[in-house]
Amino acid sequence: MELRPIRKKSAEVEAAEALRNHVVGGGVPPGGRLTEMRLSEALGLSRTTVRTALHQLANEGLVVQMPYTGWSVTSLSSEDAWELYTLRGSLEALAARLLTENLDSNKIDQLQRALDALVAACKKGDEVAIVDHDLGLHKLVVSLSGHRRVAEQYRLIEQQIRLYIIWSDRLMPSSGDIIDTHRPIVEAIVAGDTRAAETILRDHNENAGRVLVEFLNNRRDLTDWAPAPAGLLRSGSRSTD
Amino acid sequence: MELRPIRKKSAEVEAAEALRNHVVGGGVPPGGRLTEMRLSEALGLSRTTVRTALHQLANEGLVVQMPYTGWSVTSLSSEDAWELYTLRGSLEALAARLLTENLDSNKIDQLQRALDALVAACKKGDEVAIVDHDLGLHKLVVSLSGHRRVAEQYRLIEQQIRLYIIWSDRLMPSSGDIIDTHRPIVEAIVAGDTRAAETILRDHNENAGRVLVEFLNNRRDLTDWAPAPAGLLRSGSRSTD
DNA sequence: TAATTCTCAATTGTCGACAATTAATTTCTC
DNA sequence: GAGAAATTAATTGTCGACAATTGAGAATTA
Repeated sequence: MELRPIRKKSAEVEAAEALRNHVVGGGVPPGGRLTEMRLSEALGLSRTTVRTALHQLANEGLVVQMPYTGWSVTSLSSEDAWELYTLRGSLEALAARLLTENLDSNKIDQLQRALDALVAACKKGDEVAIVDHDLGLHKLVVSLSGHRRVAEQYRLIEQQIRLYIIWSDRLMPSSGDIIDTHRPIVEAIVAGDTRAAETILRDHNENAGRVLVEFLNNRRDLTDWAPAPAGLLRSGSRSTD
Repeated sequence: MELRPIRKKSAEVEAAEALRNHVVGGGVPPGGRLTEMRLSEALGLSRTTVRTALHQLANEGLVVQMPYTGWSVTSLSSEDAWELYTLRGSLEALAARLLTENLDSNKIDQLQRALDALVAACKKGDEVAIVDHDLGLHKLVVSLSGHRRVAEQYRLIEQQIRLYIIWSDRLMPSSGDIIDTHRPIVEAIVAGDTRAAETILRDHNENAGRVLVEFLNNRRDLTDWAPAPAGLLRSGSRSTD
């Protein structure tokens, strides 16, 4: 058993992590309001510390600040969804290119295992596991590329995408489709086909984005939380009490 | 005369702007140390406010924090340069694609004017103006794409790139080269040739990145500020006094 | 009653003080 | 004199308090 260094995390970063999980985990609906005082009571920290954490989340695009008024969870429009998915596609394409140019057997193994796990989850029909392994495969490509800045950017985008996923009922295609769209990704990469890997990843993401945009546009009049175009807030989020 | 709304900026964002300018403007060398106390005295603000601003800069990648020890200006390695330029190329390629798919005469005009300004600066040999208009053309492509997230990402990357430029003596190619490498960009975009625009912008950036990486690797032993691999700090930056 | 002004409770913006931690310096021991 | 231990100076981490600002509701006026 190996000992790893213990580094006590500062209250600031712990608060940021807790708030991040609270928000992307669906503890507050998009547009829901957050007040520094209530959060500091709930977390048992000073308001200054919570405030720093909120600023952090604001930089990550998860909350927005209204001066002297409060913080609210980001309300994402369908245009935001489009931006998110085009950007994600571009980052993944870059990562895939770097990865194919720098491949080794260990990385190939990891990709294969990730794909197998996704296939298994699809065959089993476990929807939670499917989403997990779907995102997992994409994240693996990014992380294996070894490009730290792309990985960091990707992390932020992924969290914003989660804001949708939690609050929109399942809009996934059939599990067969999922396998069919992901297997070519791994195949192109392990084959070293840079051009194909780039193209597939970009198109894959833009298609997913198109589906989501359409879904959001159709539901706009049904959901009560969705667009909030002017960034208005909605009270009633007492989940921190 | 029309009245425009007055919005008083909070001290936090003003501090962030001042610090950002100080850092990217070369007021502190990479690796140079910053202390909250001295900055708060220099700016006439409380340490808490300055601290918030420093956190903001840290999120932008301009400074790094060492717990209970201090803040220092990011020291960029040659690997950082490579990451910066590959990422930038990818973002610009995306922006160029979106732009060609959504062109109008007004945008074409702006592109032409930007290119003309760059050419004029090159012919005049004014190096400051060249850098300005070079960056300006690239930024224009991004901003005309209408993709807010790409624009924001691009802003951050550009600031980090400035950290190099300020502290490395001119490593620009001849002004003739600059014209030759930029004219095709505008030509491809206004011709609506999506594929070419993407390719040119990506390669253009990756070449610039390669040049910079090589430059940094060669100078590594000469410069006294450059790599600081373990993130060590250097005192003696009394520029805030 | 409709429109305007005033008031006030709620919330963020800013600050200075104290605690925790680090890194250098000094002291101590051999 | 050299190395380890204790001390100390410098700096960040955290906190509670006060000031500034906002938005909604009450009071006012025509």
